[in-house]
Amino acid sequence: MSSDGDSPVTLHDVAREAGVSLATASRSLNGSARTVNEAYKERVLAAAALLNYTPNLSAQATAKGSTTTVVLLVSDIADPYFSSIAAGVMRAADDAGLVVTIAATGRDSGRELTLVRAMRGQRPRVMILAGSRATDDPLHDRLTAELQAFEKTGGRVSLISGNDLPFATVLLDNRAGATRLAESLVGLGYRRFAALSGPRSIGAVIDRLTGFLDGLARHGVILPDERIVETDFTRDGGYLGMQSLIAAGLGETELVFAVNDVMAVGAMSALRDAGLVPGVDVAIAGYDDIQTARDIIPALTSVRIPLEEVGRRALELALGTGESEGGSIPVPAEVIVRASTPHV
Amino acid sequence: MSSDGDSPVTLHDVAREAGVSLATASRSLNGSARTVNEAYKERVLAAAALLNYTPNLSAQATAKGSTTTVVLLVSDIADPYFSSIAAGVMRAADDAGLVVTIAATGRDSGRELTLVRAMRGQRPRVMILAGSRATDDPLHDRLTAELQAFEKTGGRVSLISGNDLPFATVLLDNRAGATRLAESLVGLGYRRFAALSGPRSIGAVIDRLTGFLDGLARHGVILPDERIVETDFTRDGGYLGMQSLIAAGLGETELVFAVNDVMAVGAMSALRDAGLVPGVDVAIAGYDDIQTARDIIPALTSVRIPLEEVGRRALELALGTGESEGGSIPVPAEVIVRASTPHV
DNA sequence: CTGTTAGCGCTTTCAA
DNA sequence: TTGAAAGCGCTAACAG
Repeated sequence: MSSDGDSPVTLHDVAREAGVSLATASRSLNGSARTVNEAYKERVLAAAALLNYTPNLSAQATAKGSTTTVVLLVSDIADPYFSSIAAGVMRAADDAGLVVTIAATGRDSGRELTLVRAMRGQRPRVMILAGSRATDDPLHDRLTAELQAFEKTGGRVSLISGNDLPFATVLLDNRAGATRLAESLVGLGYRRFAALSGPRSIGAVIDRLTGFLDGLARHGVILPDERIVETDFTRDGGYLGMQSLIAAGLGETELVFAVNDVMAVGAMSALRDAGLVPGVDVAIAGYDDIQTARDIIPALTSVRIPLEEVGRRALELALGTGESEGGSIPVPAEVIVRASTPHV
Repeated sequence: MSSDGDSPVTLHDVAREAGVSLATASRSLNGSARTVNEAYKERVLAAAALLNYTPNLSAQATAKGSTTTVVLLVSDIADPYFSSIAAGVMRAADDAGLVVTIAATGRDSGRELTLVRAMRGQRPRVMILAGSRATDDPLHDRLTAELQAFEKTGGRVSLISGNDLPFATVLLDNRAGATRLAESLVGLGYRRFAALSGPRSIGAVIDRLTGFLDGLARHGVILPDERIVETDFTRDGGYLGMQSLIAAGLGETELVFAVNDVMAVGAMSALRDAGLVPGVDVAIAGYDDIQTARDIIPALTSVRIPLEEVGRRALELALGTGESEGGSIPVPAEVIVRASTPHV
């Protein structure tokens, strides 16, 4: 452990090795406005390579007053919805020479607020919040204030969800998507529905649910409130929700709409565990079109959101790259009918 | 945009507001060794709250010479294997008051090396590399050197995979796990196998493959080389690999072992698309036991790795927390037999 | 084009 | 205990 105490190579070391001033070394290694004599520059580069120098990003940040960091807040990175978005953000960040810090809120708005504050300490260039929240959340105003303060000091914020907060957002039109899904299902002949809802405090849940009800209503179909089970917005939530639906008696129910795919997947498992066959005894539809929707049997009818693209756009929107008009950019939702909702 | 130019509140502002010196403000806000008069401390805290102060982490880092950052390198964050590991790392980091920066290598060792270098600039406390690599990779030595240089300057490295590099590692015993899987399958009555392999340059692939062959060999079962298809280590790789297996003629093949679950999932889809029923016409087994393995039909026989725990341990190992002896900690692999490999 | 010299925001000696 | 002052590694005026 005696070799443990070395300190990293500094720019100063490089300058000394190259026999130039600190300033020249700095200018040679970064794309400074000032140009540097080729011979010097090469010597600096050689010295840097020799010493295996890596610029201290923190020091650069304090000196420049700006970082190269993007903060991404997700509910849960293990959820395929968020990990796909994260992949898109990371790819775009990479293209822009930025580095991504990710933290998980666990869908807790208190934690989300805490994280936003903590992450502000990084003075990131951009802060992206994925996952919608409740407009009536008691912390709503404080979160807004925090984010506004961040913007006031030069940071950029972008959201992925409904436009529940006054910031640039990649707008997922959950409501319209769900409406179209409902209409497609009615078109397939379905009339008797039930729904597996997540917590109503989540904006996306409300939008998908009301959108779905709207779509049914347009065709005179009613989904009574007691056929809507509110449960966790997760795979296990879907499983448990379906169990309670089964326990209460599926009755005439022809199709169960789960407000997201992971819930739908859980619901299918619950059906099977109860001896029922999804797509045969009861049809299932979800939302998001995660990869698994295509791989399970029966393949899941869903509404496609181009998740990775959404992530990329969220960063571009914040950066002002891409064709963003500055406000919010809508992302189309596409209904994909698969075997889980056969024609009746 | 005129309100855009404000600069963040600094410690200096807080000190002035509280009417104390910079030093006192600093000491009040952080757990400094020196103690501070209660009255002063309160005034500082109040001022900080009033001004909504957040310490500049970069500045803190340059001053202290150490950060609060953990870097995690994964192949692909959208892959459930890695996103689950990431979830574990993030949780553990949160507990330790650390922040996680994630980057994706895309399984490209050149990119991995570049990223390690770039990330070194952050002077992270810990660098975690998930996903194994080839021992014979031409960049192997340079990666090792880079990582060693990082450790020499006080950073900690931990790996998740086989122990292909001389650093602390959370050791996934892929070989033993695959051997046990093979033996279980032979125990179920299977004799004629084929395999879907990822690129042999990936350590985990080799280990799983050779382990599997070993397990078969112990029972006198041979898996001829021409029944091993090398393809991408992804869902689509599995799909294509299975297609070529089908094209070449499945013949007597009773069971196809895919070296990871996402490949197995792709393989199942390929089977179905070819009019065959997985688990009936051909049995399938995978490795990793991702969530989807439990949700697909037939449920996938696999080898369980406690991914989230693995992520948590990787950080603890690097931090010296937990019961790590310092070297590497083995994580048990558990064979889970499910419907995709019925008794024959 | 180069080097000197102030900073950046924060921590941490060092005297008082 | 407190404050003044000297850094941390780097950048960006500012003279030369």
